[in-house]
Amino acid sequence: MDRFVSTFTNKIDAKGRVSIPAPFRAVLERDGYAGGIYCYPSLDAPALDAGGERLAQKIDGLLSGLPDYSDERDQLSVALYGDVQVLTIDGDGRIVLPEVLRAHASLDAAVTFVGLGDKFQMWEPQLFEKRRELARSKVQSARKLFGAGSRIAEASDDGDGGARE
Amino acid sequence: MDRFVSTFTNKIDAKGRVSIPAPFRAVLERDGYAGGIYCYPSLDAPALDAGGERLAQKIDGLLSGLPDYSDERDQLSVALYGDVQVLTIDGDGRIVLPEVLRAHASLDAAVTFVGLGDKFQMWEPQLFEKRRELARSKVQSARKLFGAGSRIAEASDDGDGGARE
DNA sequence: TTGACGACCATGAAAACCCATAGTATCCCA
DNA sequence: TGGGATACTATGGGTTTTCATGGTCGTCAA
Repeated sequence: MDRFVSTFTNKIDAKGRVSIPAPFRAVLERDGYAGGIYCYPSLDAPALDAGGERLAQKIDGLLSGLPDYSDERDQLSVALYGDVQVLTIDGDGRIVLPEVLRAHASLDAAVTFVGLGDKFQMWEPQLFEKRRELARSKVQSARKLFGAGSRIAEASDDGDGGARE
Repeated sequence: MDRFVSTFTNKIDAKGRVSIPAPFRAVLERDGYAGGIYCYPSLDAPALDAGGERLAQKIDGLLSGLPDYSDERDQLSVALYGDVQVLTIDGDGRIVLPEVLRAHASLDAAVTFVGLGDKFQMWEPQLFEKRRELARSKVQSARKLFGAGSRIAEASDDGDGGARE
């Protein structure tokens, strides 16, 4: 297994530490752990994006697509790299979230870790519930869009699944 | 044979464990077993969908069409990956169903495993009986449409199930 | 000196692991 | 063909390991 999957909610302790879910740590190690995780505010959500080396390389990839010295690249660079923090993982698999990041995601007492394949997000648990509802309804409409021939229907549908048996 | 076929009902023990039917385990192994099965709440039924690597790749395939780090992709990822749990199979072929999943499918004392080809579902036995009745009536009307072709399904079903049980 | 931060240790709960048993299907041989 | 041995599976239970979480102690810097 080499991608971040499923969600976990862990507490923030008095010193501001949070345990990274063990399965995520396993993925990070396989991903070429280099002393810490890359973490930055999500561009379009009150959450934090985080990941390991693979994520860092993907960010590089995004920028390399844009011409050097273009306004676009400058802006994106600032947006992406400017707020990136490298968070070190302590011996017990915990990180400390800097104030700036905590503020962006309204993190206070607990953190919900959400696996998104090659990165994961950190959410304030209640905010995440709302986002999850939204995402689910999006999937519903996506299924209708793609129709019966779509792989979405197969992968997530079960409506007529019973008939197949 | 590499498809999930036929149905089995197993008990949930005091520790919340359920045996995965041996035939399904065999399919999972052939499917490239990577430490666990992928399981998530069915979108429109009180049941759980589950499968092996092939199912996971299907989910990946859904997202691969979308641009990296787009808003849209993040939202779909949350719905697809966010609800997925990786359930590890113990040495005796059993899994433990997390509370969230059990609740969605009203699972309590037993689980009915339903093969659906690429994936399988887990149902509360009584709920499944109702669904099965419904499915049968659908099949009846389908047979009228397809005529003799419907025998194909019967033939393949006998081939596997009969030999084993 | 005080406060932030890192390394280290303690603990309870949960998960993973291992072994035992009974019922059933399968196979082999008389 | 019948009957017994054998293999496999589902299920139960005990034991060890892992994990999340809380706390303490020392260090370095403001």
